Amino acid sequence: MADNKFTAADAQARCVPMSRLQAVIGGKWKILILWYIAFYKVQRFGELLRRLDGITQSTLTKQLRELEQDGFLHREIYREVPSRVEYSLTEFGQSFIPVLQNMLDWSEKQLCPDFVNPYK
Amino acid sequence: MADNKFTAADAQARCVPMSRLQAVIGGKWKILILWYIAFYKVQRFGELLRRLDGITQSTLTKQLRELEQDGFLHREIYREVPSRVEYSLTEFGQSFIPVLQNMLDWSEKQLCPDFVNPYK
DNA sequence: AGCAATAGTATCAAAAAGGACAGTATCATT
DNA sequence: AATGATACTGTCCTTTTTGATACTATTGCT
Repeated sequence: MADNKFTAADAQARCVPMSRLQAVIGGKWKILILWYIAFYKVQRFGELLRRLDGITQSTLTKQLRELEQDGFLHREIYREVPSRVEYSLTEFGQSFIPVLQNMLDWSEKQLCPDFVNPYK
Repeated sequence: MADNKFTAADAQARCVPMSRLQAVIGGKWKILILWYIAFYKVQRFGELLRRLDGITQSTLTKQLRELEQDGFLHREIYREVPSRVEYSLTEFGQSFIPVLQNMLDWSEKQLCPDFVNPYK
């Protein structure tokens, strides 16, 4: 970007990946869910429900299904008592971790500089 | 992330910047608008309207106002005939370019590998 | 005075997203 | 046979976001 060799047609063409990305990670809780699963590697439904302050069961289910359908998450069902379901990142989902990390770093430095994270 | 020195409390604390980021760039057209302005450095209202296929005037206005309020955009009014308004990135907005670039690269490689950009 | 082009605003409607809440399935344990 | 915990599903409702459409303001030019 900037004083570059790219043409206007290039800018136009690159909209497609940009729009698709927005469509896929634009949900209200998506990047947060991905962040937790990336951090803990494996998360159960109930764990996510407790961590995501304010989300409802049905919304969490919907967001998880979408992330699963878009290829980010793997869903493993354990038929125990009580039943257990574990969510983890697929290989594709893991390829997104550096982007996630990059976004988070920017946000902490530029967007929320006054937000002090005592654990950092 | 992964086999790290971070604690669970750290993971919890970092939600705040993650949520805030989502709130700020989550709009349906936001990253696309930022991408165009980053690419062309300066864009007029009408230029964006033509590039963003399917957006309406009123929606574009709202998204631009929000990006301006969140500090990404500078809005310069030229009182000519016909009047002209130019949008450009603020310094803060420019700090977001690498993140944008990173997102786009990932999307082109991983999300839309079959999408061929002939200008690349 | 009327027209044209840009960049809006205003109002209402539609669609999408998210939430509330009740109900279901499983099955070991008591 | 009832209980309890987890992980749902289904239905309806509210809120938020986006879109459609019409209208306004500016001002040089003819």
